[in-house]
Amino acid sequence: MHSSELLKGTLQTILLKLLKDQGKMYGYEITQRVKELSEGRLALTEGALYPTLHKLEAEGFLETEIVTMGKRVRKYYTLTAEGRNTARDRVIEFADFIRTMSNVLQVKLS
Amino acid sequence: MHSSELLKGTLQTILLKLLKDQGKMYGYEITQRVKELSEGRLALTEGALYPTLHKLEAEGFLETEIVTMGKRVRKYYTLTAEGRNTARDRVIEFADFIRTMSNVLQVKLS
DNA sequence: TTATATACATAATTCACTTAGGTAATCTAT
DNA sequence: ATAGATTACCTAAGTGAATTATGTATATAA
Repeated sequence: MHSSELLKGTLQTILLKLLKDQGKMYGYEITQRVKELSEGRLALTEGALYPTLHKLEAEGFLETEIVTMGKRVRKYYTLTAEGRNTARDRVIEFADFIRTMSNVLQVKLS
Repeated sequence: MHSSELLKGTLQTILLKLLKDQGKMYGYEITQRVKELSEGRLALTEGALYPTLHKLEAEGFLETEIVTMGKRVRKYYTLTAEGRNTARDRVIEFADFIRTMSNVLQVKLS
């Protein structure tokens, strides 16, 4: 498991990019997808995930749709047009950051 | 200039790795070196730098030596043996983190 | 039937950082 | 000469994104 200190600041980027690729996801599904893609190395805590989703929605990057399966409730999130642009920008910003860190640490990363 | 949110958690790694490469540095010198290596994209704030240096020293990763040039005072930092090991570990940890993020975001980074 | 997994949520706390402030010596341009 | 920029250290108050802890409820597998 990765030091969560490094993870800080990357959560919004992860959420936006996953939704951009998948189109439509609900919270719990996101936690599972991250676990899968990271091969168990990243675990999103719910206490971070849900408030961040609500914040991205409040900022106009996400839209929600409640889907009821029997008595089970799922809240699906999709990107707005603005959200799609932000997703693209955040991934570019992260890649830039890695390039800079690579220079500062003077190591080849990935 | 990079979003400082992403920088969080990387400060200790930067300091340890710079000291490992340079052998001996003082605080202000570190700020300048980071600015140089990052081509102006990262700026360490003193409010973050000095407390972090003090913390790393308190944890036994750094040793200090006060050097007086006339009336000017410089505080040089060097890595302890433990600090050298930690520097190596932190860089590896960061590289691992980047690999994981690359998988999660499904992009090639750097 | 009990534990595990699914599925949402929020409140209290933590802590690395930013912002803002302070002191003092040295250099540079007018 | 001296004003402003740079060098060089430091700490305290505040911020905010995370963790930790807790709560509710349904569905499923042992």
